[in-house]
Amino acid sequence: MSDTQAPEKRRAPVKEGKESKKESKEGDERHEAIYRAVSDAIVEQRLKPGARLREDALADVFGISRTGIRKILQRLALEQLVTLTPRRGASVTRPTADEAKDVFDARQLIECGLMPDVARRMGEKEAAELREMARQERQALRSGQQSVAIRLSADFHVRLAQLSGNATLAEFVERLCSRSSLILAVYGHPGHLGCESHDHDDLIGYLETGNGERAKAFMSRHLKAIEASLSMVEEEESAPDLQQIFGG
Amino acid sequence: MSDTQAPEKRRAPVKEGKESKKESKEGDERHEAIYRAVSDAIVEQRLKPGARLREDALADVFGISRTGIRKILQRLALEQLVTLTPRRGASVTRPTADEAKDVFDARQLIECGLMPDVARRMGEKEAAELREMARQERQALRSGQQSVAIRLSADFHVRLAQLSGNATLAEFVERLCSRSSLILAVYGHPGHLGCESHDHDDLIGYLETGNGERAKAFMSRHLKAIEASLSMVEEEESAPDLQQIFGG
DNA sequence: GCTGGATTTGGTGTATACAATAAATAGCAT
DNA sequence: ATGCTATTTATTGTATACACCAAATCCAGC
Repeated sequence: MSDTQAPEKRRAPVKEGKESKKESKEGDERHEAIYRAVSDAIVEQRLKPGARLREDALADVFGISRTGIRKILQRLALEQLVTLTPRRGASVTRPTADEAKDVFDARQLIECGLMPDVARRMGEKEAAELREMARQERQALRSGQQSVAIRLSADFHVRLAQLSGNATLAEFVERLCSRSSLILAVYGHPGHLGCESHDHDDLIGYLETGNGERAKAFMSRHLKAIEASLSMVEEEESAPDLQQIFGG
Repeated sequence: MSDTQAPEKRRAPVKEGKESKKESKEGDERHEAIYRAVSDAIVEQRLKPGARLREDALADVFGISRTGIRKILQRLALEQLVTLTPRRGASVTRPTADEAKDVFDARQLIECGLMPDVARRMGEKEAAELREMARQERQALRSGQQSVAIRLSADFHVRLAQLSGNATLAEFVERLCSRSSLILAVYGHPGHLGCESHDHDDLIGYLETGNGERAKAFMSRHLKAIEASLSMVEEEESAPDLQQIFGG
């Protein structure tokens, strides 16, 4: 089965992904697609924290060479979704409790601070779009696709931030949300999902009526609720702490 | 001259940089050093906005191959200090007026929001360190090294954010500050520097006495003052706007 | 003399080959 | 039998070669 050595001139037709690519994508878009694929897989916990990401394996799967994979891994590392240890390669980041606190504090500061601006720029079209996103999220939740729901919830928060009109802060929120998804995947209870069913809809309501302060307060409670739902136990796997176990 | 093809076992002794390296740096640190060198050069405006950064040239200067340079350029691109256009290569980012507004709004939100935390964690040692930084900045300013002063000022703000204890937000501030330096370099008046002489010292005073709210308000004014000192004229160089010039 | 197209050239995009290192394993000695 | 050391192996780090695209140049035609 190892037919990987055949050096065809053109880049290999990349054995069908999950969706059929238009083939000769500009290569740049191809990278973007691969980046999204890996990123989504991490966020949806199909790749679990700690999982090693070998360059050869990824290169093989996506049909490009290690060069491109490395580029993507470095980007993911800068976003702190993967950890790059010097000569050990890449692995999915396992967020610590401290990091989790930092991330949620940061969200508290930024997302809440953005609400007044969002309320000001909120129009009918935007509200409709957000409602549709919230609907999809509820649906995913109902059909038991928890991981997908987590990602859709993150998408919702990011879109919200984008509506503030500040691209820089929106980008920050994007990074915070993907890290949050990772945190939820690790510390969240399996049955109990982060964003409660109707929170997002309620939020849209406040924003639609231009009530920025109300939305801000609600967002604050919303985020606090998510954070509170986490069970912050760091199970260490390496070094099973013999000292403590045997009462050193 | 072109003795580069000689495949010596060790990596080439890298023809002395500007400072003599300890030679066999771990390679990782070498990359970091190069990254800093380029980043500083941009922030200090020795590399002006729009300047092209050819991979070959950089590889030649730093004595590593294009592979490493590309990695560094990609990192700088993610931090938005350089712009990477698909087949044209890298160039120093020329911030637009919109971006400048976003960056300063973001700083307003984040840095001000951090002040109470900083005030809470402020000790004698931290205050002394900050005062020393402020001193260096003043000195650079006095000796006419405006670019250096801009960088030192950015360093000050970053250190402040780090003292909040939130590493994630500190990293955001770091990025905002380097972009701000770029903005100052483009839109700032030559003679009139951003951070007024004693602002930073005053700020340390408020923080030292644990007066977080006061520090917050002061920081807000401080940032507003910097932003107000900019002359937001975008001189377009490409397409000299014939329509407008000849009253289309 | 100027415009339009073909050719050349400079520079990036990608793959691959090779070197180096850390982990795993096996062998040896105690 | 166990612990230490040497060899092997698996995987990353780096450089370089080659392909490809875009812009600049040059030539021809009008």
